[in-house]
Amino acid sequence: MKRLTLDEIGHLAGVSRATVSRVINNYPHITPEVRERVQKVITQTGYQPNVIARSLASNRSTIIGLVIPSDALTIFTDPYFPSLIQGITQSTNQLNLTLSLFLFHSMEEEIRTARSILNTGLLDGVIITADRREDSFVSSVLKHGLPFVVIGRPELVGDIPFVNVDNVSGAQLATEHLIAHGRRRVATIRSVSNTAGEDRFIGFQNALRNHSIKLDPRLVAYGDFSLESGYVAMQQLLPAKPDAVFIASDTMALGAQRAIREAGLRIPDDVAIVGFDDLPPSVHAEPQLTTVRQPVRQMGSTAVELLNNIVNGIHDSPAQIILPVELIVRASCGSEHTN
Amino acid sequence: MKRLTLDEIGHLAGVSRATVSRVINNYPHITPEVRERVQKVITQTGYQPNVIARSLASNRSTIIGLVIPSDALTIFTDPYFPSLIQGITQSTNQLNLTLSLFLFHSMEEEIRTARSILNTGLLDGVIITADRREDSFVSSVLKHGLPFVVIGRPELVGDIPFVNVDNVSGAQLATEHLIAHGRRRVATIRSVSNTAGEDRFIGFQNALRNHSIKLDPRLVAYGDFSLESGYVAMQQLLPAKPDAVFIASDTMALGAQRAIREAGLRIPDDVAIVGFDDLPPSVHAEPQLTTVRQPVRQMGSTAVELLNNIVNGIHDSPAQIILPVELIVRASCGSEHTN
DNA sequence: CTGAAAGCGCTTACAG
DNA sequence: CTGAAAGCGCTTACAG
Repeated sequence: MKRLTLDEIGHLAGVSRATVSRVINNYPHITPEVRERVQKVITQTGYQPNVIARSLASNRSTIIGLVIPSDALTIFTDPYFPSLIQGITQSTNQLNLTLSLFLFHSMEEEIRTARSILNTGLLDGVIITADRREDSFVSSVLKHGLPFVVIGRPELVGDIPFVNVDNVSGAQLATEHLIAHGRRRVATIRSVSNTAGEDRFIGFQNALRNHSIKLDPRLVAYGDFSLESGYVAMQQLLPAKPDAVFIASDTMALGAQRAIREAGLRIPDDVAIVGFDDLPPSVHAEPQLTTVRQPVRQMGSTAVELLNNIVNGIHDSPAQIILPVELIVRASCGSEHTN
Repeated sequence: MKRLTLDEIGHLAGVSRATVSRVINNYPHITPEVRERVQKVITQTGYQPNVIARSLASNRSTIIGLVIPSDALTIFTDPYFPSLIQGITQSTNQLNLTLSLFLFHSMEEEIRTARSILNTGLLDGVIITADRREDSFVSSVLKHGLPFVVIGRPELVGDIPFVNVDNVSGAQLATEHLIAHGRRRVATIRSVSNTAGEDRFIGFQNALRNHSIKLDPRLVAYGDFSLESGYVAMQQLLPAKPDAVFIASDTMALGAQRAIREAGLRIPDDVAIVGFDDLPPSVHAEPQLTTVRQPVRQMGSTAVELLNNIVNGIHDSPAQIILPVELIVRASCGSEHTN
């Protein structure tokens, strides 16, 4: 079936296509009678404007991109991304924006596609996630001038618009929870693969310092946010006999739990642990994971709203948003005392 | 910075914009010398055509949609979707297509957006996933004429193009594996929420029939693919004393494992289990899960290729593709015998 | 308040 | 083989 055009709607309503366009775009100064007549034809015919023609004429596509750099491909199966996408689509649906997803499988692909994202004019703006240090995508978008928002704290300084969670406070809260339960040999599994990992390590250190606990370097191990890396890191920590571990992500905590169990130790009796994220799997861990809840969906929806404001030239909202986190106490540390 | 246009490239190369367009689109009959001259200007300037203008003129956007109906929202955090998206983007990146993601949070939103997907002309085609019975999205797309491919077996009959896995054979394989290990009270946790669930139940029944095992109705429980539902279903099965369970998804199997453990039974000694999916969590289950591997990424990439062929009017490939599955033997049933 | 007209940046018959 | 011109379906100054 042939799609209707503005002209045809105009004919049917006895007005010009300009008037129909104005009715559709809620231009204020239109005679009520005319508006009604046009509206009726639109409803009857089910007419919807061709968004591509509209984009070309208005220089606005109402399409925004979600960019996930290639080094995040391996962690893309984490439940973090589906949650984030749920938050993002919640806002895009509400604002009538279309979301395009850019997921790269290699650095070469990323570079090639970055060029075309920036130069073909399809997008009104992009959300860049999976914050990593010295993000080349951020710097090229910045140079180009395309509106964007980063999810997470960008490595680059300056007034880059971003939406982040309070990783420092969260990690500090988690670590102090361990200390409050009488633990003194508090270890950590940290990550240096992004700024979130860095900030969480800072919070961990803050807590120790507040309680005058000196950090034994043997109580620090590294992971890359994968379950396997948590498993290995925990095995490295065990000889140093920690009685508690703050782990920078729930997925790594799942791996750590297994290492602890395999060593014949009990959680939390021998080793108490606290994770970070509070994604679905943390409830299904055994024992259930005490963790820091970060509002992932809210990060997604907030990022869209912020980007939309930037695209529309509205800057009343702060361009750098840090969302609060919350300690969720479960069996892996402290639920017997607090529940 | 102002973006260049075809006209400007033409000026720089001393040809008309029509010629530049032909060079870019690999029109064959161009004097090599001219082609080279134009090519050089394009390279030097880094020119890339405005995709929106191109879409309007050519009536092709090179954008395809991935539609995930609202009743799949709750299972969207399953690792199934990230894997599928990885497969899809693998092909879209390779074919230079842009992927738009449509995820709905309510039926109302779904209906509203479906209309605009179909009527605004943005997409060249859609991939519809999360097969559910009587998919209203499929029927409206079908009526409208927009090219589409379903992932999974659609409920509607007819020659609807789809990419599916061999659920029947997979379930049969899994169940026969249980039987081959001497189990006779073989239960199942099935699901009726989509055709995959139905087909897997058929495979389960086939296996029993092949071995002349009568199905005790108390050995059938229902789930909805969530971990919780697997947990509850397993609790319902336990009084009937199964010595084996075929579970229609790994996520439900994780829940079932917990129920079995909590009942003080051992896996596989008391109850052997086999799941379906082989997504990452199945390796991290305790014990590791014997399961049926479905090539999720391949489904995604195949769906894109099929859709691309349909959009381009190429029909040499079969429009209905069923990918093979594979039994992966681990500790939850049989690895001691086969490894 | 409304219409005629120009223009967004491409593609593609139509001539030559 | 190449160019001039029409056209894709909208938006939006500019007049009136």
